[in-house]
Amino acid sequence: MATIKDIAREAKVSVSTVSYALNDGPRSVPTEVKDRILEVAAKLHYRPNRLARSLITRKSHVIGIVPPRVEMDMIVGPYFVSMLNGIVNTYELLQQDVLILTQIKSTESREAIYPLLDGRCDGAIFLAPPHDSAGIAYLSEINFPHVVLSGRNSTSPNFDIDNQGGMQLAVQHLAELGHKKIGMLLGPDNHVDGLERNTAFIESMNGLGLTIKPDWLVEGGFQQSLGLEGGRKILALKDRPTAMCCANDESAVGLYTACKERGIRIPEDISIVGFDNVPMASLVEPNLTTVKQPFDEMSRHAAKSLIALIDGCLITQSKQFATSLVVRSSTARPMEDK
Amino acid sequence: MATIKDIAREAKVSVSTVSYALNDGPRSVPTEVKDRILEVAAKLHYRPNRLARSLITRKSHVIGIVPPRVEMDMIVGPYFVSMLNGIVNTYELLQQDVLILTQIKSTESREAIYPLLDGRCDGAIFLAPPHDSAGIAYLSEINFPHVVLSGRNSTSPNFDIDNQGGMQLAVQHLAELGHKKIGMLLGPDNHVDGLERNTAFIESMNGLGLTIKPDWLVEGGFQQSLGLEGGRKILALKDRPTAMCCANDESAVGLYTACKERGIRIPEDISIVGFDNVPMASLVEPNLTTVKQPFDEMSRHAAKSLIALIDGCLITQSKQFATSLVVRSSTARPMEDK
DNA sequence: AAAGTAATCCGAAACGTTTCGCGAAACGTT
DNA sequence: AACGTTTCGCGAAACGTTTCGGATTACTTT
Repeated sequence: MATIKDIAREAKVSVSTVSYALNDGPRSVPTEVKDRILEVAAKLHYRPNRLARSLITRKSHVIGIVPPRVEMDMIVGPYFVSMLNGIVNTYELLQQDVLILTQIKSTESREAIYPLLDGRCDGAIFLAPPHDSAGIAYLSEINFPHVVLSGRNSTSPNFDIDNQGGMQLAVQHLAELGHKKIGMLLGPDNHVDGLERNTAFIESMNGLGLTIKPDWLVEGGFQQSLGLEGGRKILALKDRPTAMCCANDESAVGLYTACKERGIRIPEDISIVGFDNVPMASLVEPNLTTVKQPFDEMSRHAAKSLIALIDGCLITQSKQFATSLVVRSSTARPMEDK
Repeated sequence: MATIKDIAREAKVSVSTVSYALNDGPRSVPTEVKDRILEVAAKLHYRPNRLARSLITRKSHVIGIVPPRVEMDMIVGPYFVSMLNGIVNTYELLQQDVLILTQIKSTESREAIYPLLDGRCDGAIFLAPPHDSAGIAYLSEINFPHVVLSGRNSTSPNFDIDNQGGMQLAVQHLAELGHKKIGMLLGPDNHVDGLERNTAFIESMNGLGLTIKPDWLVEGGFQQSLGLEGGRKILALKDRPTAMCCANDESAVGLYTACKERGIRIPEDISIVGFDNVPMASLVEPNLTTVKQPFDEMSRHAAKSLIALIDGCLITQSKQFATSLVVRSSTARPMEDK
């Protein structure tokens, strides 16, 4: 690999002059000699070494992504992908590369997030980290630019959806259809989105004067397998709910499978509403009615905000995004009404 | 950020001694002073600067990923995701981070792949690049470690599936069910996988003595929208095929939509077989019969091979992976037979 | 006691850049 | 002609590491 020194020698100028010529600044160099330098650079297939450059400028133009985890296991599921899509496409335009930090297995301690602090990236996006992680708080302390997507960290900019409002839309929709016996596949309590959806369900039910039967609240997690398990439990009951809310679309699809196993028809025998509106929601049969999370808007907003933070704009505000209900074919009036 | 110098000062030793202590080599340092150094390092929350280290060791422990593109547009679709999953999970174990090179918009020229050569990554994986790209050939020339996933570049290690064999499985399956009138949603000719599937279809049909009707071969691309378009054309014909092969699952799903528009039942009125077996194949209704591509095996193999290449093992061989047919509910005997 | 070997640790060079300070030359202005 | 101002270009320091050569000390061995 040719270096700037090789160019200097070949073009018979000093190293500094080459640098100025190549970067168009910060000092000027006469067009004649600049052209010569550029010519030599092209001839030698010169590529500036970004490591050396970053070392001195303290800018890498790389953004770190800390992927979501469930008990140490990295998740590259539909949620991650939907977010990554917006992030990557935004950074394509903003001329940043994206580093997936596979080596960060937790956000709970300072040490765990150390790989972020070795100069390789200018900032980081955390995807669905646990609530108020010590590692993330540390970043705020030392002023390392970062944002949190789908999570809450009191000291950092957070971008998340209005889970409360979203769940209310779901319950209201079912209530309006005439459902009174409504249950829920609960999300994980250790995750903000899961927790908020769970409590919002209860609040919404109470708000509408509907009674909650404890049997109808079962663990559903955020994964298909857990949704299937939870679904089996619910459907095995003698007194079944006529409608179910799910913590997310994946667990809803698990519930679909449980229904198929038992020959229970959706939506005739049971109405189901999901949460997130990942691509599979519109592929499963019947198409899943679900609460839409604006993945694209959120991820792009987060990506841009992080750049603003890096560029020194300190007033990056947390923001909550509105949800909306996408009514498809998995919800209908309950049988009794017909 | 504390540097190695700060530690040296605080621990009253030289910079070199600190380095040896921190890295456990290449020279030894007595346990007593080593412990003191480690203690100071911990107290100062020291993090080695990877840029400086990489600059001198010429190793970054970062692997670059060049995402697939269609006419300059980056694609973060199901194919990319399935591959990324295997890559990322492999590198989590092999202690490498993954850099998504959003700035590489083409592989056709030397200049286009320059961002790869600036010291930030030790090697690169190309995802579904165009056939025999000049940029990739250049990498072989200068001995930059890289592998090609789902593509053919004569000078580089390629990892791809046996499209020929896969398509033969599909056609044979349909023939065995009794179909004689078989068409195809063609893939893009400028991509190896597309091209090979197209020609394999024709060869397989010929091999089985089935006649091909030119009307039944229409452009379907690799995207849902193109599959829908192509599907509409086919279904509008007076003399329709009883079965269709598709260049991939996404275009097959597009064809599903076209069938729904016309009230044509799958598989009663038309059998459909896809290619790839992406997650959505088992979600759509009816579940899609498709040729399975071993995404996980391939991506893991490619990821590991690249590391071998980087570590100086020069005999990394190209490999072709076997496909298999996953029979689901989108194929059945043709009507006339019943 | 002398000589040889091993253990310690320091200083300095190197990696490939950017950028500052400063001198020399060129130019315009009175 | 003397002065100030700009342009041009070089050398050197800096970024934070790794690693080599060599100097000093300590330990064996005869």
